[in-house]
Amino acid sequence: MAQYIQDVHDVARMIPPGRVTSYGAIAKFLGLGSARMPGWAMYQTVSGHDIPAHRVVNSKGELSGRHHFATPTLMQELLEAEGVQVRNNKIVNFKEVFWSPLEILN
DNA sequence: ACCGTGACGTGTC
DNA sequence: TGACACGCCACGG
Repeated sequence: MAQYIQDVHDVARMIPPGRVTSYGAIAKFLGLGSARMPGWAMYQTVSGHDIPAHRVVNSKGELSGRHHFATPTLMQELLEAEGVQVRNNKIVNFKEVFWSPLEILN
């Protein structure tokens, strides 16, 4: 498996519960050329690796990856279970719950 | 090797 | 604002 996929998964595991980040933020953090790469990496997510893929959304706070979960509503349910408000497949107060991987350096 | 596709993001109109 | 175009890059057929 490609190394950058491992890196993306590692970053995803660093996301604190109740917070979310974006594919672009991960791409920037890892120095990847395209935001599509984290997206593809999450697509490679294997169950049993403890990867909170539901905490990664696009730059608008939309749950663009919900169709890749067991059920289309699972992603929203997992987020709401952590206290993240979701409305119309979009995260409410996205700016407030957004978490940048750069914060891990503090 | 070529082409279409995609859990994306930014710039235009 | 919102729809659309384009750049981006890995992967499968």
